[in-house]
Amino acid sequence: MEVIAENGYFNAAVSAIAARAGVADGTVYLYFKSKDDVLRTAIDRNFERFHQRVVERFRDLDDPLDDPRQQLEYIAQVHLESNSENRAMAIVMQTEVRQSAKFIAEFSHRHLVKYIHVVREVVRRGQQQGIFRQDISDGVVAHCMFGAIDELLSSAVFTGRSYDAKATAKQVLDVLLHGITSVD
Amino acid sequence: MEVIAENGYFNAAVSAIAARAGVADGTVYLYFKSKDDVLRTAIDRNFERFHQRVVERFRDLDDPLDDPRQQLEYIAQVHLESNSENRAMAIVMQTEVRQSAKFIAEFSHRHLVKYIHVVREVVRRGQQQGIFRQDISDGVVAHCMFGAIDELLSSAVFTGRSYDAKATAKQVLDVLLHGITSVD
Amino acid sequence: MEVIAENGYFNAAVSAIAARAGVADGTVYLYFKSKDDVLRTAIDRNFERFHQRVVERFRDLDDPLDDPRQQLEYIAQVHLESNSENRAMAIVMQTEVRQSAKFIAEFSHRHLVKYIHVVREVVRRGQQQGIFRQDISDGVVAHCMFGAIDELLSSAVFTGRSYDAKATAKQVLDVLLHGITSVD
Amino acid sequence: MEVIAENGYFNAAVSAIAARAGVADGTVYLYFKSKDDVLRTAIDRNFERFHQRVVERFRDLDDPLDDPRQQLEYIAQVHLESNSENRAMAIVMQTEVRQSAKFIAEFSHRHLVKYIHVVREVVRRGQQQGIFRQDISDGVVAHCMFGAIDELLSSAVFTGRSYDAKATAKQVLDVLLHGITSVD
DNA sequence: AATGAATGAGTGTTCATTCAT
DNA sequence: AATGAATGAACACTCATTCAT
Repeated sequence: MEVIAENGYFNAAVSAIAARAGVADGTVYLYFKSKDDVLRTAIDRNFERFHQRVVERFRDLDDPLDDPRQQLEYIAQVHLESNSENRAMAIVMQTEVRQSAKFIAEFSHRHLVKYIHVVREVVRRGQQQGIFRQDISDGVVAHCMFGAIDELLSSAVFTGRSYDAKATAKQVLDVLLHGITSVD
Repeated sequence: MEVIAENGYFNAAVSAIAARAGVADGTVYLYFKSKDDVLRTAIDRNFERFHQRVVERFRDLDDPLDDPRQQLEYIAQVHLESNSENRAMAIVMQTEVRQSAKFIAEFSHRHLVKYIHVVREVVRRGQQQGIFRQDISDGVVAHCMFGAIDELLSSAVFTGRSYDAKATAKQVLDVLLHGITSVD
Repeated sequence: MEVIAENGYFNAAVSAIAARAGVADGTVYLYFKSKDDVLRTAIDRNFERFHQRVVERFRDLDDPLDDPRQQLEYIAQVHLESNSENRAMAIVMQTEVRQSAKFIAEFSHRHLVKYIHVVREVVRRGQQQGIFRQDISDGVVAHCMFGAIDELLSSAVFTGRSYDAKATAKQVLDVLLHGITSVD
Repeated sequence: MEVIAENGYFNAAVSAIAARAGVADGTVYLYFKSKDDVLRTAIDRNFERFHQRVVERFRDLDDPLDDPRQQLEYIAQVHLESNSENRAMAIVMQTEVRQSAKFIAEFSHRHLVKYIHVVREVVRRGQQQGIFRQDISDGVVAHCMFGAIDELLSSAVFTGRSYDAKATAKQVLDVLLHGITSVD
């Protein structure tokens, strides 16, 4: 991921990736089917870790998180934390996922759909509980939320700025929740 | 743009671009300095058209648009319309801009910054006029808005779905404006 | 010639030659059959001017030059003067003639043969007159003389040094004439 | 070298060189940095072999060669032998070295300077020992000798003639030594 | 006569992938 | 399991030449 983050997928030579990993070129092909597969695998793992973390927190045995508002905030927070945890991976996610969404099959699109799906569920539950406005499409909300968070992350990645994931998540959700909270 | 939209920048051979344009390979280089330049030029023009359109509408002599809420809605609408107007260009914008933001210099990043800048100004004016909440960062709002809109556009581009730009803009702004409107 | 001298024949684009000449690319082809022809023509003219000058001096009506020793010295002098007269042409002669001798047909080889031929004649006449040693091949002498002069010229061209053509010619001929003058 | 000798450096395609060598195109780049490097390396080696041979003979433990006249003759002989030993290389040396002297940096010019340097030393020693005339520039003699020998070689290369290196060296040196030997 | 836009063949170089060791 | 030399397809770009104007 470091090499791809530094050069972009197409400018990252497999031999450079191998060298960075401290192995011979051929060795890469013992662990990955192709260059594509290297990227795909990393992106897959990244998305899976994200989902696992969210799901685990929601269902935490000792302290489950089931308030829809807090759930959304937690999702935003985990999303934003990815930057500080593994900068190379964050760069790759920002620069390569959309490319790959179109060209390396739709694999990463599937992941996005899954992300959106989780948020929609939360929103729908919030609507059922009367917390969120009924007159809003859960899909639109989900895309807005993902887009807003991802854009903040993107901006930070490209400018090199760092931020407090928790505080930033709070700010975004402040706007979003105000926007979708039912007034009555 | 068609060829790049179909194959991605790196998989789009210059000769394929030339063939699609109905000219010889060498002719491409009479109009563009390099393959890079082809993409850069298209992205530049696209952003410029966007800005021009927004500015022209705001300052329309017969019917200027100066209500901050309506201004944001108009920006969202123009942003969303880009998809229906030139599908190839929309795909390129979604798949290549972030790549290029990192690797083909920061040229396209500059454009994004400009977009954000316009929105921030609108938000700030809304705050001064007491329409928008004072306790929210205009930068965060701008990024949220851009991200939300762009993600909806992105989703439509990748799924091939079409939508009503005006109506969708209204929905997003409905959420956003609720979120940022001051309650008093 | 300037452009070829600066870049070498293969790196000199016809368009660059045209630009230097202040004409359009196509115009070059109204005066020359091909790029080859540009070089060939220049080299031809240069050799012809050399021969013409030598022959004219030898047969000068007012003051003919017929002493073999003085004739050789004059040839050397004219050969060496070419550098100071047209530097670009001198560079081209040094860098391109051998290339072209092999690849652009043998045209320039013909010229060299003619040069050698003239010197051989002079040497032979010197031998007949008993001025030069009989036990030496006129061909070898001719090649030695051309080679020696040309190498001095070459060295000056590559190092950018300048010299006094007349004085240098004298020095070389001093060695050569001592070497070939009959003793007794 | 065969391919370059046949076509000239600029008309020799790397793929043709690779094919002649019986390897794939890419393999060339495992052993050479660039096409330039192929030529440069060959020329370098050729010059180095020449110098090594001369130095070794001069300092031969069993039978050192230290008479200045014989030293010059030996240099001439080795120079002339290069043709019969590797015809392709001889052609390349005649056709490409001056080109490269000007354009592929001055690398081959350095080699020529070294050759001249060796001859000058020999001449100077001959002058100190009173064998050679004092009133002659060692530099001029060195250039004359190199030029004369190289021109004979060149002529043989271009006409395809072959000769006896030892005998030809003797002839040239006969002229030269007569020319520079002190009379008293 | 002069132009210069258009051509398209040609080429140096890269790099993902393989496979004998 | 690991290596890394070898492969050869692929491609961006150049430039001599043409020809309609």
